[in-house]
Amino acid sequence: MRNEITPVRHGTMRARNLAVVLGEISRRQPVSRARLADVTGFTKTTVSSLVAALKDAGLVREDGPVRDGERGRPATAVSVNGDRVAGLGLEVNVDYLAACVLDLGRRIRHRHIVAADNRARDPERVIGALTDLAERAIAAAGEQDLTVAGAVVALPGTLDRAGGRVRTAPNLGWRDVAAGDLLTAGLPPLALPADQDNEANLAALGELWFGDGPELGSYVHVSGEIGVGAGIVVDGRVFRGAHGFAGELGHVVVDPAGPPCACGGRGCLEQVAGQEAILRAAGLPDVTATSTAGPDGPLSALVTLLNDGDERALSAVRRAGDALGRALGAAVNLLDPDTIVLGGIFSALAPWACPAVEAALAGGTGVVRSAPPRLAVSRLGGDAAALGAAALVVERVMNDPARLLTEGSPRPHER
Amino acid sequence: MRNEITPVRHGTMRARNLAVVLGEISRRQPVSRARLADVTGFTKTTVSSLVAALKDAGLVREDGPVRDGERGRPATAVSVNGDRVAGLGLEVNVDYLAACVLDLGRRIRHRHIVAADNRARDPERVIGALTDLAERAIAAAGEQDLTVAGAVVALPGTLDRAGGRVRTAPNLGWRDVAAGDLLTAGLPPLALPADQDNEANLAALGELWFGDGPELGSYVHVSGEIGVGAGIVVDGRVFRGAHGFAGELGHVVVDPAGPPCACGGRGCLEQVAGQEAILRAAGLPDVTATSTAGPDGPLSALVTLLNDGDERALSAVRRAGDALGRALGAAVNLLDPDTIVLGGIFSALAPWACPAVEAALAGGTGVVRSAPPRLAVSRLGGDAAALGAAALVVERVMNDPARLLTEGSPRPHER
DNA sequence: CTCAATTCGTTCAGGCTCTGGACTAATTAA
DNA sequence: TTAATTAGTCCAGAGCCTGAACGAATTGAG
Repeated sequence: MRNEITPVRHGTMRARNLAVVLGEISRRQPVSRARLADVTGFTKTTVSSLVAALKDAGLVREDGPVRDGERGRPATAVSVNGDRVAGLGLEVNVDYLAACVLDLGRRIRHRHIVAADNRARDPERVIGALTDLAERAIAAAGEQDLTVAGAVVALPGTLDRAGGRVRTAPNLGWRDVAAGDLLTAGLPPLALPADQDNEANLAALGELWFGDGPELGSYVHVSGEIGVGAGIVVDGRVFRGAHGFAGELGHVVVDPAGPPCACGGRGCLEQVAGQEAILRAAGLPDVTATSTAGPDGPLSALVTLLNDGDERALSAVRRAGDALGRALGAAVNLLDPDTIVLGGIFSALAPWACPAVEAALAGGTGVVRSAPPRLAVSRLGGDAAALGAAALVVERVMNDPARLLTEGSPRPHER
Repeated sequence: MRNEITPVRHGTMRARNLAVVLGEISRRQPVSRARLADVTGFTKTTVSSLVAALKDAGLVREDGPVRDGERGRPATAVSVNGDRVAGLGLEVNVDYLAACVLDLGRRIRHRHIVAADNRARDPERVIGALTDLAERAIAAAGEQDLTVAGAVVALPGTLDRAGGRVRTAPNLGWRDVAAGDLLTAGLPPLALPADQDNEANLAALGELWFGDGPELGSYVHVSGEIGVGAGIVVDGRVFRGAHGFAGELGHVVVDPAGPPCACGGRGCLEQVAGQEAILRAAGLPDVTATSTAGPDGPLSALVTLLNDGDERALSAVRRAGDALGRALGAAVNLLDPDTIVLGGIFSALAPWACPAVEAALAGGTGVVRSAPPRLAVSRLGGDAAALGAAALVVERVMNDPARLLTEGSPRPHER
C-alpha cells in the first residue's frame, strides 16, 4: 500500500539514465552531447555511452555537424529518431472504433476511424473488429519502416487494469469482459505488453500531447459523449485514485432533487449535462441509434439549432453548462488544477455553454486560491482518446527506453 | 512540469538501496540479513554492507542471535533503532500550539500542547512562542539521547511551501508571513531542513501513522476545527494538486442558495458544517474567544446538549452531517478513495452525525464503484497534525537515510 | 559423542557503470 | 601558421552490486 521503493542495480541505473538522456534530447533537440552533459550533470564520457546505446536501438539519430557561430569544434546534433519506433492507440466507443499510430517524434503516421454501433454487438465481435483495425494499423506502420512497440486501448467504462478486464461499460452494455486477453490473442506479440485505460484518462493525455499540452500544467479534462467523464492530470501524470475510478464527474450530484440516475443516485451531472439529456431538453430526438453514427454525429442537429438561435436549445445548453460548472467547482476545490479543459461534446457546445460554466465555476471557487482556474476548450476531435492511447505508448518508451534495448527479454528481478 | 526523471549515480543507487533495506527492516523487524536478501533480491553480501552502514548511522540495531526452531546457524535479528534519531512535529492552530517528538520507532517521546489565542497575536509572536516550544522539545529529546533530524510545522492556511511562506491563514488573520524563515532563525540547525505543510494534510498523515493507518489504503481525512479541510492520501502519499490547495472541502458548495462565505462563494460546506455554524444552529454562543481554548474546548457544551437529547442540537448536527455527506459524495466520485475518515470536530460529533453523513454519501455515490467507501472515525486527539508532522520527518528519514549518513553535507548534484 | 546437513553471514574476485583527466579532432581568430 | 576554443573519445580508477567459496553456529542422525 505504501509507495514502494524498489532496489536499484547497475542495470536499473543504466535504464534510468538512458531515459534521462532520451528525455533531454526530446526536450531540446537538436542538441549536442556536450550540452547534454551540461544539463544532466553527467560527464561527457557517460553521455557519449548513453547516446551510443540509444542510437543502436534506433531511438536517436545524429544529424551531422552544426556550428553555433562560436569558435571551437562544431557539435554533432543529436535528435529523437521518429522513423523507427511507434506506438499504437486504439479506442472502443459507443458508436465508433478508432486506431492511431504515433511515431517517437509524435507525428501521426496512421489514423483510422470506423463508425460502428457497438451497443448492438457482442464484446467478442467488437474486440474482433478492433483487432482487425489494429492489424491494419500495424501493417501501415510496417510499410513506413516503423516497429510498433506497444498498444493501449481506450475503453468507456470502469476497468480492472491489472487483470486486463472491463468491469462495467454501461453505455456499451458490457460487464466483466476480458478485453485484454481477447486483444492480445488477436495481435502479433509486441515489445511492450498491451494495456488498457479509461477513455476519459486517455483523452486527457491526448490533450496533454496534442492540445495546448505543456502550458496546461495540471488540469481536469472533461470528456463527455454519452456519459460525462473527466481525466485528471497532475504534473503530466494521470491521477487515478485508489481503484482507478477517479474523475467520475458524471455522477457528481448537482441537484439532489433531480431525476434518478442509473448509478442509483439522483440528479447526477450526467442526467443534466449528458448528451442525451441535453438533446432531450433541446427538444431533439435521441438520435444515437440512427445512421449518423461516428464522432460528432448526433450533435450536428443541436449545433444547427444553436446557430439559428433556437431559444429552447440555447437554454438547454446553458442549463447544462451551469450544472457542469457547479460540478467542476467541487473538482477545483478538491483537486486544485491550473486549468479546466472542455473536451468531448462540450468542445462543440463551448461557444454557448462556456459563459454558464464560467459563471457557475466562479461562484463555487472562492479566494482560497490566488487565481481561478483557466477554462480552455479542446481542439481535438472525437478520437482524442485514441491519440492519447498512442501517446501513452510513446511516453512509456521515452520513460524506459531500456526495455527496447534488451530485445524483448524482460528485465531481471523487477520484484 | 512533466515528472522529471533524475540522473542516477552510484551514490544515488546506494542511497535508494539503503532506504529499501531500512524500509524492509521497519516492516518486518526483527529480521535477519538472510531474509532481507530474500525479500529485496539483493545478495547477502550487499545486504550485509547496507545494514552495516545503517548500523553505523545508529538507525538500525542488532538484537542478538535468534533461533527459529529450524536447524542451521541462528540468525542475527536486525531492528530499527528508535533510540538515536527523532523527528519534531509542530502545530500552530487558532487556539493552541503543539509540539511532538517522535522517534524512529514511532514512539512518542515528548508531547506538549499550550492553549493560546493566536488570533489576537502577531505572527512573529506566535512563531516565537512556537520556537520556544520547539526548543524545549529538542532539549527533551536530547535528555533521552535522541538527535532531532528535522522539523515540520502544521499551519491552518494556504502555503507556498517552496518559498516557506504562509499565503493566507484566514482563521489566524495571517497574510503572506515568512513562517519558514522565522522558524529556522530561532531553531538550532538540523540535519534536514525545516518544512511546513497544511494542517489538514498533516492530520491525514497522522491518521495514517497513528490511527487505523495501513488498513485505510487511500482515504480522505476530514479535519474541521474552525474551517473544514480535508487531507487526501493516496497510496500513503498526500495528494496536493497543482499548487498545494487540493482538499479544500470546506468551500465545496452544498447549497447554491445558502449564506455567503468569506471566500466569495455561497453555501460553502463551511457555512453549514463548520464549528461556528453548527454551534449557532444549535443555539449555542460562539465560544471560540472565551477561556475554554485548546482542542475540544468549545465543543464540550454541544456534546453535552447532544447527550441530553436536545432536539435543536441534534438537528443542527444532522444537517451538518447531511451537508458533509453530500460534499464527500463529490469527493468520492472525483478522488475514488477506499475510506472516508472523520477527524477534527467531526470525530467528537460522529455518534450523532454519522447516520446523516452515510445516508447522504450513499445517495451520491452510485454503482460505478463496486463498494461504497467505508466511513471511519479518527481516534486521534486535537494535535493530530503535530503527530502527522513529526511522522512526516520520520518518514523522510526512512525514505532517504543516506542524508543522515553523509553528516549534514548535502548530497551532490540533485539538480 | 561425532559427523553430516543446514542455515547464516563474511570474504574476495569480478563485472557493470559512472568519473575525471588526458588526448585527438575540428574549427575560429590573430 | 599558430594559439585558443569547443566537441567528443580513450583509459585508468573508483563505487557498488554479484556470485561463488568459505568459516561459523546450530540441529539431527548414527
